[in-house]
Amino acid sequence: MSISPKTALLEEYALVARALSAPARLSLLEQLAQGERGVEALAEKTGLTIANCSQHLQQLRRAALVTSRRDGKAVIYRLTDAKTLTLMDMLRVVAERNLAKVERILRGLSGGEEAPEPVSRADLAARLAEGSVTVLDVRPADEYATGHIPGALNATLAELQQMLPTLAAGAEIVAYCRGPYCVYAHQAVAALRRHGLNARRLEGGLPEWREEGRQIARIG
Amino acid sequence: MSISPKTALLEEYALVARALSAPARLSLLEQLAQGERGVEALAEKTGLTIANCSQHLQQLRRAALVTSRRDGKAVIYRLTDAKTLTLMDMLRVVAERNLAKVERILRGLSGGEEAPEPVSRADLAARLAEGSVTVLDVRPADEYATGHIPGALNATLAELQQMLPTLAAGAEIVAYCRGPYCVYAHQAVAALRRHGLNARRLEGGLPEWREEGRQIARIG
DNA sequence: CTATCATTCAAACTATCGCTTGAATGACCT
DNA sequence: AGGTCATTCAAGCGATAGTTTGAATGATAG
Repeated sequence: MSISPKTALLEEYALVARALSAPARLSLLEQLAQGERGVEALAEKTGLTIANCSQHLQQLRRAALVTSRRDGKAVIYRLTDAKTLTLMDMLRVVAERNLAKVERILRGLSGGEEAPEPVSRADLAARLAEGSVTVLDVRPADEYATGHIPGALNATLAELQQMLPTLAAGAEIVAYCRGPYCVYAHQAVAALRRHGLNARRLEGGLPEWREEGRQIARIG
Repeated sequence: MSISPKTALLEEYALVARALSAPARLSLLEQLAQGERGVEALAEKTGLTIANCSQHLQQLRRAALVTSRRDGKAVIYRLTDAKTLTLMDMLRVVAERNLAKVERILRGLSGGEEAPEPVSRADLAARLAEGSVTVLDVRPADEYATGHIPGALNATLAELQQMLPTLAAGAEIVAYCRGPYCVYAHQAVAALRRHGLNARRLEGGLPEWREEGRQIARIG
């Protein structure tokens, strides 16, 4: 007794949605958007145990959202398709539009104040070309090292506090982090604005920037 | 003990994904994309029992993908936001790209033959203006009655067989149905092409057409 | 060939899902 | 008010998900 093609299709689509239906897996995908990673690195970044991380990765693989290859003893995972980022971003857009709770959390991140509109990537590229902007990469140093927007300063939220006095009051600052799911840039912008600085968030994060074929700088 | 804002956000996004993770709910959303509906109508269209349908609708409501209002004794559901259609379409795109099984099912629908590229909605609009195309609405008559592309003929797959002789061999035919998840248009195009007719699918379906602000015809 | 190390598997537990059945709610109609 | 009808709730079932623990796999290094 075979099921109808229609149901079969819906089941496949549902399979992909199910893969996105656990916070742990969204977190893994966000990490993988930065670049390929081994299981151990992913487990550490996401705070999962190794075994649990491995199982989540295998669910992502069942939905074909990630693929893996062996490198020595390690298994390296990566996103199958960059379109997955678009899908995850749509997920965020729909959640933000519909769920009041998301609005509330985001407002909390900005310290209750109204956050300014984010800067588009095209805008930032233009301003970078004229050198009229300071770019801030608010990710951990190891992720910065793997690749960042050319000219960007790196500072975690903690380091940012010490850095505040060195930032000119008038200059425009644009902060970015891992991508639309990442809260670092929100928090950094809130901190900077509390100190009277002219800071805004970049729309998206490094994966989106890279995906558009824009320039990336590396350390070493 | 409060969880981090980051985890809180991911949980909200995961909640939306979970809402999309059951075939029954995808089917309900596809129906609701056609227009608002009561519980009974939705249950019948999707083949669910009333109670089961009601429960799925409440899960969709928890994720804020649908809202409801009372109309007499009936409760009418509708999509909260048209962006949900984009999200569902991205789900399909990612599934089609990554899952070989989806490819196989779609190929099966086309009778194993290569299906031609779908016609874009802008293209169809242009051809409609010059009258150089026959448009076929392959949905049940009641959905056609609620709204369809101006000038479109209505025929279910069964009725299509009888209609074949009346279609000119040279004319271009464009078939559409409920949207990207709907298989009727695929099947109709396959049937028409087996009879040597020049048929293609419209990209998307009526909801997408309506969403772009294009003209809709109604019966009565 | 053996030891080592990263990853995966297996088993166990609790929690939740999807579906069914039958009762409860709540608004309309006479 | 009482009856009627659409919808929702509640309870129960088997199946599956998420997590932890500990053992098994499989490739590399000596």
